[in-house]
Amino acid sequence: MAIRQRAIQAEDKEERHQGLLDAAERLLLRAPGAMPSVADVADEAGLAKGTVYLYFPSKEEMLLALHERNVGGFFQALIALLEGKAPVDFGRVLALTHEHMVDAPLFLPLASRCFGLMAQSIPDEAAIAFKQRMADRLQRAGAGLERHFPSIAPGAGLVLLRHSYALILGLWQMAGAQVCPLHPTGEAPAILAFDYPDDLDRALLALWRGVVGDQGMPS
Amino acid sequence: MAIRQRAIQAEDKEERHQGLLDAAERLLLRAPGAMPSVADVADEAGLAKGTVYLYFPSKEEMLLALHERNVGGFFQALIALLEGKAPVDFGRVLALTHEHMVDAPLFLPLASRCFGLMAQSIPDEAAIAFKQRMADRLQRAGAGLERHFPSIAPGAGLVLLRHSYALILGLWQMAGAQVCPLHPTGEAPAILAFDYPDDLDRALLALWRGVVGDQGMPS
Amino acid sequence: MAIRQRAIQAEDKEERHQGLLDAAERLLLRAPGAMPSVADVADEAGLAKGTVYLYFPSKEEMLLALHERNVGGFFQALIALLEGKAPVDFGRVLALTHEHMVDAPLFLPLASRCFGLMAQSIPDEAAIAFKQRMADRLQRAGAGLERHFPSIAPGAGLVLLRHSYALILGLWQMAGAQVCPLHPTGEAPAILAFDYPDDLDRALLALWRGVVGDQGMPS
Amino acid sequence: MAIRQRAIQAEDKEERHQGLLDAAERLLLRAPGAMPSVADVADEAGLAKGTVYLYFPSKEEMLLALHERNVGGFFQALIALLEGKAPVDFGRVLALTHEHMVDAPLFLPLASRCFGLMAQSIPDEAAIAFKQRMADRLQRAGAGLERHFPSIAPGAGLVLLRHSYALILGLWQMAGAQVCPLHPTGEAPAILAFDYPDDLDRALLALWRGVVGDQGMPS
DNA sequence: CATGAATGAGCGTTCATTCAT
DNA sequence: AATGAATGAACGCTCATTCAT
Repeated sequence: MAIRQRAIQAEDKEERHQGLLDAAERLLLRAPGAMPSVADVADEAGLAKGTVYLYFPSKEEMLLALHERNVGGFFQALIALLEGKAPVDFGRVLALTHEHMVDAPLFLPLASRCFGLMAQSIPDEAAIAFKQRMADRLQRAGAGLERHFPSIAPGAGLVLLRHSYALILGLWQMAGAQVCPLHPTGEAPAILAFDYPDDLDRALLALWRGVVGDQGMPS
Repeated sequence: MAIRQRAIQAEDKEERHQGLLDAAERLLLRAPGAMPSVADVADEAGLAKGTVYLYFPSKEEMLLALHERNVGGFFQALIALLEGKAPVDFGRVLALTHEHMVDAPLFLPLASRCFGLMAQSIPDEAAIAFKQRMADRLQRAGAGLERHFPSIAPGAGLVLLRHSYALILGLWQMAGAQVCPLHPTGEAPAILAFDYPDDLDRALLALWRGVVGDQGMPS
Repeated sequence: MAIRQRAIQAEDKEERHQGLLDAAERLLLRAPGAMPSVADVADEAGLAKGTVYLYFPSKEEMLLALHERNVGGFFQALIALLEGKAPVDFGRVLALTHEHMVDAPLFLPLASRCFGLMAQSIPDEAAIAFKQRMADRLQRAGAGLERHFPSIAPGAGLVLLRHSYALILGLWQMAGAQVCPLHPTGEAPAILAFDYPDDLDRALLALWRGVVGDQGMPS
Repeated sequence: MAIRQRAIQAEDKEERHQGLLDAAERLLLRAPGAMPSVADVADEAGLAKGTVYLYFPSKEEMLLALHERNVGGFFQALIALLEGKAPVDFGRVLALTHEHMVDAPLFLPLASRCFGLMAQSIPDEAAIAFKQRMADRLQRAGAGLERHFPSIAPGAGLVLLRHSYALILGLWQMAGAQVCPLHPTGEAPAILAFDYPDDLDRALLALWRGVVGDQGMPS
C-alpha cells in the first residue's frame, strides 16, 4: 500500500538512490557504532524494504556507495584546490581535511567500516570498479600536490596522500577506543587520553615535514 | 564424547586458555575479515561450545585477550630493546615492529577489530583494566625512546609511538583493501597497489624524520 | 520453501495470528507442563520461526494473547448472561464456568503460566494494558453479579469472582499434580485422588454459600 | 581442592542434605521469581556442583524436598494443634496458616512451582512416594478438623483443607501478578489491586462459613 | 566422598534477502 | 516499479548433568 510515485525517469531513480544514501547517513549519524539494518534504512527513506534492493544489490554496496559519495566530495574539493591557481600550503590542505573528514562525523566511521567490507562482502567486480575511481582521483590529487610542493619527488605526492590518510584513519580508531560511551564515569588512564583533532594535526605535520621539508609548512 | 584430558592443574588450564586463543588465531588467519563464531573457535580447539565459557566470560573478551597476547609480545620485546644497554636506532625499532606486527599476520586485523570492540562490547571494568596495562607499557616504551633519541622532546616519545601505531594500522587497512583474497584474479588498478611492508617503512621513516630529525635515522 | 499463501489482507493476517495461537494451543494441550518453544509453534503452524515475530513481539506476548483469547471468550459469555434479562442462579454461572474454563483443557494451564509471566517477561506497558482490559471485564461481571444476587454487598461481586477464580485455579493445580500423564500406571494414593470438576463444584458452592447465603443456590 | 570434611556418618549426610536445602531456600528468598541454578545452590552451600548430585537425583527433586520440608513444618504444627486438647476455632487455624504459609515468603512460590514439577520432571516413583506422605498428613489433619468442628460431615474435613489450600495458592498467584517488581511506576488498574493477606482471610472465612456454618467462626 | 571441567542440546531473537502480489 | 510477508541460517549464551580425577 501507499506505493509512492514510481521512479520511471532516470533522474527520479537517481533521486531515490540519493534518498537512500541520505537515509543511511542519517541513521549512521544517529548511531555511529552500529551498522543500520536494511529495514531501518528503508523506513528512514520512506520506502519498503524490498525497494532498497532495486537500487543496491546488497546492503554492503549501499554503504560503499555512501562512502564513495563522501570521499568524492573530499577529492572534488581537494582537486579543485590543487588544480586552482591560488598558492597552496600545508595549512590549506589541513583545513580541507578537517572540513571533509575530521569534522564530518560520518566520514571516518564509514571509511573504517568500508575497508573491512571490501575484503569480504563486496563482489570483486564492484570492488575493482570502486578502486579504479579512487585511483584516478588519487592520481590527480597526487600530481597536484607535487606541483605545489616541488620538494616532493615525482610519484611521492600520491604516497604522501596515502600515508596521510592512513594516519587520519588509524589515529581516529585509537581515539574512538578512548570513549566508553554509555558509562563515561569509568576513567581511562590519563596517559592514553589525547585530543583527536589536535593530535592528528601534530602527526600530519610531522609526517609532511619529514617528506616535504619546511617549504609551505607553518613555522 | 571425546573428553580430552581434563585441565585440573593451573598449568593445564593455562594450556587450554592458550589453546583457545590459538584456535581463534587460526580462524582469524583463515578469514581475517570475519569474527569467528564461538562455535567455530570451540570446534577448532577441539572443545565443546560451552567449554569456551569456562575460560572466557564472552567472545569479545576472548578476542581482546588474544589481542593483548599479541600486543604484550611486541611491547616486551620493544621495552627490552629500549631498556637494554645496546645503542638503538630507527632500524632496530623498525625491525622489531616488522617482526611482531607487520609480519605476524594476525596482529593488525585483530587490533583493528579490537578498537571497535572496546567501545561496545567489553564491560567497562575489563576495558579500563586493559587500557591501564596498555598505558603502562606505552609509557615505559615512550620513556625509553626519549632516552635513546635525545632530540625527542619530553613526552613526545609516547606521542610518536601513538602516531606510528596509527600509521601502521591505517596503512594496513588500506593495504588489506587491495587484496581480494578469495578471487585474486581480479586485478586492482596498479596505481593503488603498494607493497605494505615497504610502503610502511617509507611512511614511518618520514614520520620519524619529522619528529627526531636525522639522528639515528638511516641515511 | 513451502511459502504459504501470503497474508496481505488484514483478514488474512488475522487468520495467521489466530493460526499461531491455535498452534500454540495444540502444543500446550499435548504437553501442558512445558512452554512450547518458538520453533515448535512455528513448525506446528506450518510457518518459519522468523514469521512468528511478524505477528508477536515475543514468545511471552504470544502466550499472553492466547490466554486473553480464552479469557475473553469466558467473560463475553458471562457478561452476556449477567446483563441479559433471564434470571440467573448459581447453576447457570457454574455451567458457564465449566464450559469455558474447566472443560476447556487449555484455559487453566495457560492461566497459571501467565500469572508467572506477567511479573517477569511482559513489558510493563503491555502488562498494564492487559490488566486494564481484564479489570474492565471483571468490573462489569462483578456488577452484573450483584444485580442478580442482591445479598451480595456492593463491591463484593468482584471479590467473589476473584475468589472463585483463585479456587478454580488453585484446585486445578492440585488436581494436575495427581496425574502422571506419561506413565499413568503409577497409582497415586486414593485418599489424595479427587475428581476435579466435581470437587470444584463443591468448593465453589461452599464459597458462594458463605457469601450470598442460600438465595439462588441449589438446595 | 578444599575438599570439605567428608560426610561419612549418616548424620553428617543429613547435615549436608539440610545444608543444601537451606542454600536453595536462601537463594529462592533472594530471587523468588527464578529457579536457582544448581551451580548457585552448590555455591551457596559451599559445595561443588557435582556434590549436589550425591544428595539429590535431580534439581527438581531437590526443590521438591525443600517444599516437603516446608509442608511438613506446617502439618506438624497443624496436627499438633488439632490433636491437642485445647479447643480450636477458625481463628487458630487461620493464624497457623499465616505463620507457615502466608507470611513465610517461600512457601507459596515454591508450592506453586512444585505442582508444575510433579506433572513433568519428577519420576513417577518419587512423585507417588511424596504424595503418599502428603496423603497421610492430610488425612490426620482432616480427621482432627472434623473432631473440632462437628458440623463438618465425615470426610469433609479433608476436602475443606484441600479447598482452603487451593484458595491460598490460587489467590497468591493472582496477587503476584499485581506487582511489576522492576518498574513499580507502572500503575496497574486500581480495581485489580487487593491486599493478599486480607483478601485471603475474607475468602477463607467465606469458604469455611459455607462448610461449617457459624460454629467456631468469628462473629 | 568430593570435585569441577567438560559437555552439547536448547533457547529466543535478528535480519539480509527473496519473491508473490 | 514497489511492496512487505516470509524465510531460515546464524548468533551468543545457559545450565542440568556426567564423570575422570
